[in-house]
Amino acid sequence: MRRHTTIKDIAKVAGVSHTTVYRALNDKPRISQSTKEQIISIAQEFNYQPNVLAQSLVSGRTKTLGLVITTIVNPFYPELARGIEATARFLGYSIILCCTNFDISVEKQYIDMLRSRGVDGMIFTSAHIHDPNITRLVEDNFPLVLVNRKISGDPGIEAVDYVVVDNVMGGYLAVEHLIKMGHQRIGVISGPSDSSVAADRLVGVRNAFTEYGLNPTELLVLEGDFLKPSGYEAARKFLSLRNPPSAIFGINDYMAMGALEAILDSGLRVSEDIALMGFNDIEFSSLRTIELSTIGQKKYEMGSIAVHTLIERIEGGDWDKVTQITLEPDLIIRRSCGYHLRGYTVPTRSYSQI
Amino acid sequence: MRRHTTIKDIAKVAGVSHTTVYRALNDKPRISQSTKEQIISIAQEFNYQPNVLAQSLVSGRTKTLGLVITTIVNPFYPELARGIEATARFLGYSIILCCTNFDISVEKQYIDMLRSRGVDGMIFTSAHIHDPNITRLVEDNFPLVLVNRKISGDPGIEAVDYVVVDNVMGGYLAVEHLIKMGHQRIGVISGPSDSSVAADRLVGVRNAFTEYGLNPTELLVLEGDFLKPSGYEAARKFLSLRNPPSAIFGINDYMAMGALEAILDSGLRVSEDIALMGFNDIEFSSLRTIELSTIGQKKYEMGSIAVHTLIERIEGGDWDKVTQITLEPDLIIRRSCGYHLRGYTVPTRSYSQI
DNA sequence: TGGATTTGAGTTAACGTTAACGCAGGGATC
DNA sequence: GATCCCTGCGTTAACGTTAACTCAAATCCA
Repeated sequence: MRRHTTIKDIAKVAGVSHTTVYRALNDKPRISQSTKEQIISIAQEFNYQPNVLAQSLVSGRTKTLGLVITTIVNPFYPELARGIEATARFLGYSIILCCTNFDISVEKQYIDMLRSRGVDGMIFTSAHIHDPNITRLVEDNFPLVLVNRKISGDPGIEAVDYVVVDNVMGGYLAVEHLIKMGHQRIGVISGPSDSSVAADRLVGVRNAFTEYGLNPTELLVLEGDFLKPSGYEAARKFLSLRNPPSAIFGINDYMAMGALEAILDSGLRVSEDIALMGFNDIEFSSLRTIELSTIGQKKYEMGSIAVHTLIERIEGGDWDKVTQITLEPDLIIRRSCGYHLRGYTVPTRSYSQI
Repeated sequence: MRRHTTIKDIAKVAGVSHTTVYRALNDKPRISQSTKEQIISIAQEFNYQPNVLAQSLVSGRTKTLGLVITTIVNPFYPELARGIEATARFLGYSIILCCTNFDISVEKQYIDMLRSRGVDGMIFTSAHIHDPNITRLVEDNFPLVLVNRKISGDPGIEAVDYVVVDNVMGGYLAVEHLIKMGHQRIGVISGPSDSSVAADRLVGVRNAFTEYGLNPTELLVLEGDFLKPSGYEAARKFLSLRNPPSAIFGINDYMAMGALEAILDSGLRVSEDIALMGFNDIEFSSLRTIELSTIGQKKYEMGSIAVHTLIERIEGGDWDKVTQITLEPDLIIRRSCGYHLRGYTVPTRSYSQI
């Protein structure tokens, strides 16, 4: 089954050479209108579809991109992937999905696979700052774009394309809001120490503390892994302190959800007893029963820009052009930080805006 | 950049023919141990990776599968995709992600693309019962597996492999629970009429009504589209009736989340004023602030089984073997249906089980 | 009307891998 | 010592498309 009809099959039927068929089907010159029409009608009859593999072998291009993420269960990624997938499709590219599960050897395995398959470029999302796999790709001048992460340390690595949100500003905005809501002792659930996202957001956190003249010892930091259970664990630890923080900032919403669970499990109320802040504005943060204050970023656009950037590098030919884009984060105020308790009404959004 | 070293490059360096290199690198006989070792060491030095495109052109196999879903933002799909992606990787296959956005012409476009790329098989998830695109694939004997959907109507279509949860039973269990909680007037937020998932779940709903001797006119059904906003809209309509239902069954959790919003927006309390039931047990349904009763299904396993089934068909050679697997759903009781209000304690699960 | 150009094809090779086949030399067999 | 087979390679073609090159016939222009 399923042996596709080829250009040569059509050639045989039409009684011409395969090159003539090629010319007919690809609008090339040097063919008469009549044979062209005849060949096209035969091709339609046989429902001819060109074999992309063979095309790729000749052209050296596969019109395929690798999307390397940690795990699709972190709701941030599906929202990002939407923009990536839709834009890639629009531009005629396919996406191969690769989930590393935070395992750098799986990442290596995936990169080898993607290179073997001849993908034209790769999209990497947040993980380690120093990533030998990526360093290697950069050395080889392989087209790639980083989304929501930066890397550093290795020579030449500064010239890598990326699209990020301003995480420093995001961290700053988040904690500034907490401070304005009256919190001076803040527990931060951060990410792994080798994550650029976590590092940047923490810098913003510290900036806010400094700027508002607060005591740095009132800043508590625990490391999570960006997943919900680690948010739960960290919040549990914060709450079991003799002097627990009055606010918790989960460096992403997913961990903040875990923290939310922990807070409720401890018999406390969010916003009345303890403020909670997240980062990313995943869809569920806006639910009425959650109302998590957070830092919003344009995930769909981020994905879309990343794909445009990557394809520009692949097709554009301008080898030296470096595209590094930093988007602005938004402070999104919901009830979890007690804004409404202070007599203000939380700016509600209509459902259609969600 | 990035012109891979080929078998011929290595042959030139080693001073042998490319066939000899091939034999060395693929553990073929008819080669001496010494030349073999020499060639392998050269290959390692040059970091040789075989060109999968060329291999595929010869073998007719790409070790690639297409995953066709409606939209990755419905949280059901990431949870399913996890199992698919992990299993595919384990078995040496790659996944091309295709989101149709419920548009059958986009689906067609994607199918053509996948066939052009020579994918070895496709995985389709829930959409229409009658899908000409799929009928066509079945006619062509193209390896495919349906996840969480059935199709019918067209000859030969009964022999398609699928993996589903028993949606009839799931619908039954959901409504049976509502009935046991004392609800006799139930609003169902269903899916599009051409969705097999929605149809089956509705059958289960009706079965439960009949079996418990309830009046069918007390069963209200509105059509949603499986997405959250449509759940909101439908619930709004239910609540604005002169005689609103005392329970709402969202045929998937995502729409139930929308219904939850609508209920709260109407100033009502879930479980005290109106019961709410979902289907799928997406991760967020278990959050303490949501506690949505729902029908659970093993999504990861479903994805994993689907991939195994598909690859068995591709590689197994047993062309006539039809694999149709129906998994059992679980009733998951949480607070949204008022179980706890009746003096029972809701069976809580420890955090690690979530 | 004869030479130059254009038109409408066909032939051939290339992309990188796989695989069928060929072939010389050497050891075993009778 | 002739036959046979095995070992260790090389040669060649194939997968389906693209593209450079060739070439005869038709057309054009002076």
